[in-house]
Amino acid sequence: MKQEIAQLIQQALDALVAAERLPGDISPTIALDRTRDKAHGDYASNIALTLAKPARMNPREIAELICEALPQADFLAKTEVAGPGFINFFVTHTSSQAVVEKIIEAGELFGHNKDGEGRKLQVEFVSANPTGPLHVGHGRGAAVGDSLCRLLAATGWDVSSEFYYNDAGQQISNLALSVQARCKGLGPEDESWPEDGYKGDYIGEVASSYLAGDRIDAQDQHVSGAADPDDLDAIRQFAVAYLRREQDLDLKAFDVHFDIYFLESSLYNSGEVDSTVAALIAGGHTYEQDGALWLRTTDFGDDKDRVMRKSEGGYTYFLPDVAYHLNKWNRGFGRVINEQGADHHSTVTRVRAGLQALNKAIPEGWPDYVLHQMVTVMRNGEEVKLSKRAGSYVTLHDLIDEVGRDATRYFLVARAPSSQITFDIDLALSQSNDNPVYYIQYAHARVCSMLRKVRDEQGEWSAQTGIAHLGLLTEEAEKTLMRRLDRFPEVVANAARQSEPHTIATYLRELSGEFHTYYNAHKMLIEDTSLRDARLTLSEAVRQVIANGLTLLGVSAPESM
RNA sequence: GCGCCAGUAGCUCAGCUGGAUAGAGCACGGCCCUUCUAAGGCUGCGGUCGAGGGUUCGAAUCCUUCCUGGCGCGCCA
Repeated sequence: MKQEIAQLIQQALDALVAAERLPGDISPTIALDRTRDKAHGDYASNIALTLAKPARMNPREIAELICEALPQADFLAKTEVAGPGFINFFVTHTSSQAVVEKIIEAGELFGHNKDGEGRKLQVEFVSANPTGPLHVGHGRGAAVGDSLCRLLAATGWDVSSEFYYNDAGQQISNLALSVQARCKGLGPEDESWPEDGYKGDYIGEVASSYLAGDRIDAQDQHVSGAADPDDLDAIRQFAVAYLRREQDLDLKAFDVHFDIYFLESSLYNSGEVDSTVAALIAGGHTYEQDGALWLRTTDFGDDKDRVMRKSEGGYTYFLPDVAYHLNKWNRGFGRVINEQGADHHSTVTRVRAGLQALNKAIPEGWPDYVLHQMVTVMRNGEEVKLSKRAGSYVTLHDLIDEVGRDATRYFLVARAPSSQITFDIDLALSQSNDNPVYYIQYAHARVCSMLRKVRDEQGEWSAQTGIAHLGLLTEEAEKTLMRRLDRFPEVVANAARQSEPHTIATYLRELSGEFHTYYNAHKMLIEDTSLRDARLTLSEAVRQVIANGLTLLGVSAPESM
């Protein structure tokens, strides 16, 4: 529709230039927008405003000319010049109803597109090290990352989700030492408790499970406890598997799935870390100083150079990071999105710099990053800081337990990742219209409830039934709904392109609000079956779009509540 | 000090990448409501878009300076 109108404008312009009523040296790009205010019609163009200067003419005058020169089109009810020189386009009623039929036909595929053209894309998210339970911040990463995967898959990309973790570094040693200390009956209050040890109660749980010789089956790890408190290596392997399994369970409860779990240690085992160092040295981007090996990241926009091999011989974290991303590139992911907490933003420049130094074929801005800001959790108007079990932060598990998966996912994905958010437990728990999750799900359930009623009364009822009668839907509230429904594909396309899943949540909130208003103002199950069927078909279209949107967010669409 | 993110109604946040009078929910005021199961519905009040300057026909949106808040500035990850 948008393209067709843009074409009409182009034809009008060509005709005007040919008739020398407009100068020939103008080369406008046609901007056509959805209107914000329905008094301005369905679409509006600012073309006359942008032409005013180059054509040295009054914008309203140009708009009038274009309006007159527009070819006839059966989908346009009228056009008008408004304000400083906007051209407003009003689509015919028949034409705006078409979206309902389209939704009924496309079903759960409505809103999907082929933007990605089947290209390979990877989303890496969560990537928590197995040193403790997942906390709210990881939850936000999981909600945003998983929703991104869903959005991108729905828009034609061949998506692979990946979880990367360090299973061998300093922090894992601290973990192993902490568990070992617990095995020997020590607690964090003891003097001989390891420096930088992990203090949460869960360390004790890992220790007793290890001593009991339990078998641990994580997604990518299978280990049995050796029960020997002196075997630090066995403890390390066991603890990693144990905590990985815990994280698996949390992610499963959150309905988040990963295609690949990638271990940092594999980069060492495969020799990729060494070959990356060798390539960087060979490329002339390194130098030795103070016994360490430095990468000249300042050549690629960093504010200072970075150590890649410490004077004691070990590598800093950032080197395997570069090797890891080279590995991603070599796997053929032309587009990679890394979803992580904003506290890691400094790695962005570093990783890209390392990649630039390695391979000029890699685009400068590769990979993409989506960085989410902090989450604070509130209960009874007060900030919740502690999780007894984890010893410091609120765990994802606590939240899912308390407010449920749907509310947790919704609240964590409903705001722009770049803004800090407050997670209000009381609001998430509330079963009233104050709670947007409830409000949206309720709209969905409401339609299901009506349809159930009709089917109970007369047996079969299909949404096809009302399509022939859509012309009866002339109420303002009905037009408002159809306008909103028509926008869904653009909202999805935009959310995927800009990596902004929260716009789906905003859209659903608006659609649901408009539906509730409609439902409250107009009887649906009425005597006049033609009008009834038309309204039910529109309602079914609303339901379908809500379901599709909620699916993109990883939130369920219940048929009754 | 440097870098990243943010600052929009009393509160929590949107704002379709530069458009027309800045939006929603909560809170607050008023009026309805006992229903197609719905813990409600309608309506009103409320804003110098952190501040100044600039670009533009047109700025919450782009540039710039400052202010405030968060995060990060290790041979930690």
